[in-house]
Amino acid sequence: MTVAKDDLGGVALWRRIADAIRLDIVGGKLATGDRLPTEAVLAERFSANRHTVRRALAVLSDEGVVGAEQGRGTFVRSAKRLSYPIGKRTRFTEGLAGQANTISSRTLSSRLENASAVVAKALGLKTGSKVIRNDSVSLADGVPLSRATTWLPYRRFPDFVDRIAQLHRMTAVFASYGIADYARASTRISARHADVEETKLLGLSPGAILLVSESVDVDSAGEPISYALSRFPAERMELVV
Amino acid sequence: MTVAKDDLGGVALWRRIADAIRLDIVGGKLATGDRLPTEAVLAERFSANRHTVRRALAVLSDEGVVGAEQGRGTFVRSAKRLSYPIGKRTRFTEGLAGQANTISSRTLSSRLENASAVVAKALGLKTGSKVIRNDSVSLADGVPLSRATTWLPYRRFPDFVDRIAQLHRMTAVFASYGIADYARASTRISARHADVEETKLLGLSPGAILLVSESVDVDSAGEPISYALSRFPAERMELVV
DNA sequence: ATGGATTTGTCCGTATGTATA
DNA sequence: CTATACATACGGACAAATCCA
Repeated sequence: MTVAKDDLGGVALWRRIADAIRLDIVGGKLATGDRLPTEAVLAERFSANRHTVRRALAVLSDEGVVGAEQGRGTFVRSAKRLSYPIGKRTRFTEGLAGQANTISSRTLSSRLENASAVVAKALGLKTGSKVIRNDSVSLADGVPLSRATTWLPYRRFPDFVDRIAQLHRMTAVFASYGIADYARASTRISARHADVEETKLLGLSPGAILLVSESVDVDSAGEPISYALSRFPAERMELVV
Repeated sequence: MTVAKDDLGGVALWRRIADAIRLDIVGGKLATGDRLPTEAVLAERFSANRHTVRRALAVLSDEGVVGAEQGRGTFVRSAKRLSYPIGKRTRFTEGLAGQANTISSRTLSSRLENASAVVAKALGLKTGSKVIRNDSVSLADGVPLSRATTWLPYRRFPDFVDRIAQLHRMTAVFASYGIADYARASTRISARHADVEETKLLGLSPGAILLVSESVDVDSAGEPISYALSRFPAERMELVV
């Protein structure tokens, strides 16, 4: 089967318009309090019907990004996006400190499993080795900011499950094992659409875009201590190198 | 107006499925030659109809990522994605050397304009200062890899337009101005859907996801020499820090 | 070589979402 | 609000190709 030439790409026009307007807002082209162009002007700009533009604005209104006021226009309500710094010494909580009042992390599950080829390679283990798999969601001021899955070598962190339940933060668990300092060995960044589970956990509308970071942390001796797959909603976060 | 609760998100299911399968392939979970799960199994996994899965596979088949064979199954045809390294010394052409046979860059337009607030801030200039704006598309082995817009201070690079027309590569133009070495001061990474123009220039289907990099390069004295907004198709590239 | 199971390919129809006018 | 056209998604039925006992 061949896809038709006039394929619209599977992304609805109202969503592309909503994404474009949101980008202008979080990207700084429109500031909080600014009035958006009229629906008629936006319709002209995007070569779309006014109803289609209204659908896009309704979504942004539901998100709290804009607010429409009858007779006056549509205004920018909030225009902020958090920045997550990535470098040699990358710490999730520290990196976001100052950008939000409260950062919290909730462990969804923490269990033992056998390393897949990808995980084993990242941690320098043999495929099938025992590894801890820790699934978590992080929130800033109550808004979900990331969905992360972290794998650690079981051999080195045998009772990780108990310790994360007590200490909550990864840095604290490492410290409890005598790892005072650790460094980011590599970070690979890609992007894709959210799946159903991520959509629910992160409170997104299906089809939202995620920034995906694949990272390996090593101790001071250069030994891999964790491999993490972190997913950030692109509409709420940006990564700063 | 409020968006219905059963909102499908504006991104077609077949596209989300195609993106998920493509990610498994380029991400290494499936190697070239591997057989994909049967359409029935995939339908079960994604809670979708077999026809919807077939639509997703048709897209991947058109892309050349997979190939279906009646009675046998669907197989991975090609499983490669380019990696673009980002660090202190980031050079576009050098970074991709070895991953493709030919890297080329085509300037779409190169002209003088007045700096917007964002551009001025990045380059340490006053809003409205004269800046060069250079729009280009880069290709690896004939496949579009990036769409970049670069701004440079006019004061320092008065005849940039002529030089880029001759030298083609940014590093070469800098060298011609006596800048032997330069460094990456900051990189901010986000993601969004491609717009109509990017879709055409990069040869993507509308709705494709772009990785967006916003970067500032400085000379050895720490003076900003360029501000670039680069857009990479997420399905062809990943960024490595 | 044959039959049956598996898997992709094609056809029908129906309901709902998207976009315009 | 209506009406229209097309895309999306589902469901079922059956044909065609492949594989294996």
